[in-house]
Amino acid sequence: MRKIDRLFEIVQLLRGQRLRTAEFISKKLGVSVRTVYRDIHGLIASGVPIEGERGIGYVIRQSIELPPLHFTPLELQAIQLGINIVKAVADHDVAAAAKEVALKIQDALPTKDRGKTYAPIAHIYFESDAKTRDVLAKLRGALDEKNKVEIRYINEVKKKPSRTLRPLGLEYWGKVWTLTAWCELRNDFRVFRVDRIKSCEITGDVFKNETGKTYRDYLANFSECTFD
Amino acid sequence: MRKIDRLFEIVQLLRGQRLRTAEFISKKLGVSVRTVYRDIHGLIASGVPIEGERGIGYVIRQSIELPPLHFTPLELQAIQLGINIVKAVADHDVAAAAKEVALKIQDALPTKDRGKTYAPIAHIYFESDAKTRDVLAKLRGALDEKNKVEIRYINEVKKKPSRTLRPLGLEYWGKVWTLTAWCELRNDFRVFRVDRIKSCEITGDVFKNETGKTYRDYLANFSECTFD
DNA sequence: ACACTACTGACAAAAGGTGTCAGTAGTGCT
DNA sequence: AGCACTACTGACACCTTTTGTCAGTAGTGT
Repeated sequence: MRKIDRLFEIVQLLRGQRLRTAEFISKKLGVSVRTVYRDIHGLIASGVPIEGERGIGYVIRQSIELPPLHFTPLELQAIQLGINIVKAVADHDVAAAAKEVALKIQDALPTKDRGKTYAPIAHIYFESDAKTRDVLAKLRGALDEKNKVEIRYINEVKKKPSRTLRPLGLEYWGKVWTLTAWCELRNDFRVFRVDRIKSCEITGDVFKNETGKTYRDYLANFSECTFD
Repeated sequence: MRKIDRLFEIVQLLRGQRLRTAEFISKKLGVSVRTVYRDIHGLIASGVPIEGERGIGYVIRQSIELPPLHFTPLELQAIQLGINIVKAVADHDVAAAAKEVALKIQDALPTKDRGKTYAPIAHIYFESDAKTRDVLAKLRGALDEKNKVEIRYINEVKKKPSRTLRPLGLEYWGKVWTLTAWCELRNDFRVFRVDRIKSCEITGDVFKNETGKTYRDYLANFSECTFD
């Protein structure tokens, strides 16, 4: 096995699982532990974000380049097109990420292909308003962290009990964003239009995936959903 | 200079310019020509799409991995979101490319993050109709190849002379696609709604960039455009 | 105190990379 | 047809790097 291939393999091994010891890697690749240390040292020197801790093992920080991830020019066009739309549609954080992507791709493109793609996607049509974006950002955060949220719709009667939700997914339907959630009040799935949400509080409660209450379960029974 | 770095450098050199000879590379990197041949052989063995022709030199097929192109998880989410929209909006080829991108990213993602992102973008709202997609694909091809085209709008009087256009750019406005072109009949820029194009023929004529007639020129004087 | 692990240094043996040279074979130009 | 240019291959001696072994240091968690 060539050294170069081995280096790729190490990255691969670290990417797949959470934690790996040098000994594990050495056995997997059929080299000595010392060599693994040397290889990893080299990888780090080349900018691969591997981190080691004594007594623990190695991890690779997520964000690392998806391995040899090739894109054809057409695929890049598709990404750029999508990214341009996303810049206008999504909440602030995702829009910023989209901008980053656009820059990275632009940098990587051979000069002659730059700006050739569907460049100026107008924002007129897509633009979400600022409030919606804020709520979106909040919900996305809650979704990532599995935090329960309490929301209130606009025009909702005040005395109505606020509902506690487990946010499961955000969908973009071209005109509006919707939040799909497990509603603890109704004990069922509910879908909410994000632009109609007046207030949104993160309760701090963390929920776990329970059978029958996950996004996957929702998707499996799509037809039965109820629009709130 | 380590061998690995040299290999990256070779890819970099080939990516930047059109054509490079082994001798050029060898001088640039300070190694013998023989070594360059060996390195390139190794790169090809590792799947890098480099092609050599005797008497000519080396080129790298476009499509090759943008160099160490890192994306953060958030950036990947942005791409996935965009890609999902593109699948519904764009013409067949680009949509297929978008599908490919989605798969590649899915594969590269650590398992725990899969399907967490805004997965099911509904196609209801965006869907372009089949005919528009066909015209789009044709126009995109013509644009890439700098082929002149002749188009007819729907509801256009037959005896009107068909116009010869130099396609310059395609824009997606959220609801409709437009083609920006240099109209040889009017001798000016014109913008056409793709969904209103009845027929579209590629004439076979190839045009060159002329000062005052390029997409860039158009963009510079955006306000003065005329909608046809 | 102990097990586990990351890390470092040194050294000899093994492996692999390198330059030189010599030669073959396509491309495109004159 | 001849020529210049270039990619490509094989062989061989030299040199550089990599590798495994061994021995030791230093953090983490039990």
